[in-house]
Amino acid sequence: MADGPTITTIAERAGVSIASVSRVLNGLPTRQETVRKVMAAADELGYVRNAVARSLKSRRTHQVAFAMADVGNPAYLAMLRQIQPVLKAAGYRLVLHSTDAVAADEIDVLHSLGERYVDGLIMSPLRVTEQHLQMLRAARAPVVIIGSVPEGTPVDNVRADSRTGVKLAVDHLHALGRRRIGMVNGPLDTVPGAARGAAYREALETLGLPYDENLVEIGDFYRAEGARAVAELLLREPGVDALMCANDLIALGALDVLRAAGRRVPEDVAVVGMDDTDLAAASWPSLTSVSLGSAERGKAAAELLLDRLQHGDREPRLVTVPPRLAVRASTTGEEPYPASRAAGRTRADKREGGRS
Amino acid sequence: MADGPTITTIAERAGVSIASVSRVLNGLPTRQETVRKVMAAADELGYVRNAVARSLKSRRTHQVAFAMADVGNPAYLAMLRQIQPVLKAAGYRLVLHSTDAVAADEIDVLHSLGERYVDGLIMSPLRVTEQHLQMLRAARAPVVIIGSVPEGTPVDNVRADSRTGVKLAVDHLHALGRRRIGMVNGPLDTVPGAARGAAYREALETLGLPYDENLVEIGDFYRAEGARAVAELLLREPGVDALMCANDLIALGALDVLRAAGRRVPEDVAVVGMDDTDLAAASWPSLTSVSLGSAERGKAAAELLLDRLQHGDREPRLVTVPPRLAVRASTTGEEPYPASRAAGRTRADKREGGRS
DNA sequence: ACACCTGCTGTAAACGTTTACGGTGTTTGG
DNA sequence: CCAAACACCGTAAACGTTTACAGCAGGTGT
Repeated sequence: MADGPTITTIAERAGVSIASVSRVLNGLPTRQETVRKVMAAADELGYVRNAVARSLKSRRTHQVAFAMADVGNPAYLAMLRQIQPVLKAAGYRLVLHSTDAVAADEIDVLHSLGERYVDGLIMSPLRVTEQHLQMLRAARAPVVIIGSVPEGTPVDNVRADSRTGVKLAVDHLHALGRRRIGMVNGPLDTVPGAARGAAYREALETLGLPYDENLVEIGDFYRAEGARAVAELLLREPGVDALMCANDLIALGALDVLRAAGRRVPEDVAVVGMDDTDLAAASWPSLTSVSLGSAERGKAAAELLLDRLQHGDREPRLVTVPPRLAVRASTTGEEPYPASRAAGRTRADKREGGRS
Repeated sequence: MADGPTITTIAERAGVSIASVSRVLNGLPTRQETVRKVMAAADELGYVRNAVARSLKSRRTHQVAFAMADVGNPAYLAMLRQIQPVLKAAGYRLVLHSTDAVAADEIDVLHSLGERYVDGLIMSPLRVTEQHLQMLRAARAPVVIIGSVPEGTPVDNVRADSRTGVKLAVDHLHALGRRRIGMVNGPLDTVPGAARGAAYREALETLGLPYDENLVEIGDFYRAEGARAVAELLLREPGVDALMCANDLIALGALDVLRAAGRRVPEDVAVVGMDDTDLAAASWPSLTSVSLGSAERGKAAAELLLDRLQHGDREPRLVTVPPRLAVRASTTGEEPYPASRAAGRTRADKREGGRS
């Protein structure tokens, strides 16, 4: 692990100045003979350019950060899967931050933008405080927010439409004849929690169904929390015939509890999840889930950031990704893998998985 | 996005030299009065230290890279989930690389170590060529390899024991009375593919079962490829009563095809996967799977790297993580979520999921 | 009163690049 | 044959830090 060669080493060996070495390495016009000598010296020495020194001078690091609430959540991972290749193709490295949904950590990430070790940031905050907004306005590098941010905040913004998403799900349940539709939500002080709760209420209203507090249970966005919440809901309202869950993990928890309680899914209780993660398609029974386009949102965010890195001062843009309902067995009882599909290999199939 | 303040700006405003500013910011002994002035100036200016300049001088970037074959694979994500917090706690940022299992990309990552934008690297290569080894010997920063690497390679190494893992699974199937145990493997020129294939053969031998080529099908480590492979295997060997799959994705593909073909799992055909990913516990029916300790391996790798970053020249270490069989419905037919567990919230439960 | 130490601070060099500028040596045109 | 134009190259400054070293003021011991 001896100290590697620098352009100075090369310059000496090739008998030219460091300026010439730099020019050759950057492909600037230079005499053939010089190019040859420099290249030869660089090859012999096994030279690799020092990215740190280069960044200091050029004020570009070719790194971009992605801050997610939790590396463990499949919805964020779906974003990551799209963001990574887009950035890689453009020559950027990806720095990962996991904020564990702690506001202080998110602020910290925003603050660390000032350290200039990245050229830009994609962030998906769970809660958006006044301090967040303040730091966003003062940010020293381009930021793209995945999630909702107030009108006028000077950042690119990619949103899901969970309002329509919840409506799709509730309408679906209603169409199946369900009338006692419960909701299992995450904390109401989170952006998604608040939006999904309000959307549920609204969807019921549109259908002319009464809003019943007893049918709503608040927990957290985890599987075990979902299970706990559903257990309580069942105790309080045994008549519930459908559950709208605020994400897939909660829904999986719901399935656990319903099975343990001897309730059949979907005959007795239909269940809908949200985010349409890998887990939904793989679960038992397979889970009907509202896709909020995690993958598309990730891709859009990466593209917005790249665009902004290239054309600096552009109007901030807002991209909204439409939701889609993935209907599976937990509401209809029908298994979604017919023989024809299972045996054939499609592009979409391939994207579902990976190597090991 | 105006140019931020530097220590020079602070020095001017505080009426001291840049050296003093640096000393104060780094907590080196300084007169109280000076400390006060510098801190005040830094606060007023909203100073944030430039990480790039700092790295250039100190030759430390406080970044570590993790190169995985594919961001889409849950087994690697399980590693990522462990690596991230360990590094974060030690003050390191994580740079992600996805090599798409292309050897050239892996070499590229190794090469780019010379750019010195990271202090170390954790890598999990699918194939290990002579060129890999050569670059590992010449690496300009500490490397930890997750996967097998020849004796004597000067890097820390974390291994799974897939040999024992496969044996656990085959023994389990044998104990359940299965005698026509097939194997669906990935490419034999990959490290895991080769190891798992050999282990399968060996396990059969130990049990006194004949090795039958017709019971083995090679595909790739994807769900759709697994489905295709199993479809062919079923056609050729309708009598197969168990399938040992080289990873969970293949096993999920197997479940798809078996269901479509009207074979009951596990009554007609028992299925075992490998890696014990989230998908295994969530699948339908839930999947018995050999855990190769992805999480533990990730954690061990991160810890080895940190240790190496602190005590530079240490003997290379080898950590082997033992396998474990997670028995679920795809072999025994018994559902693994009793009511008592589903309703309670444990630390382990919480780790399974995340926020959304 | 002098040498000496102590505590603090400033000057300057260094990390490895990129790049503006000016200085060569050669070519071109009159 | 000389001036101007040109192609190429080297010198040096800059990016924002850290840190070795020297200098300076004030206090201590003799």
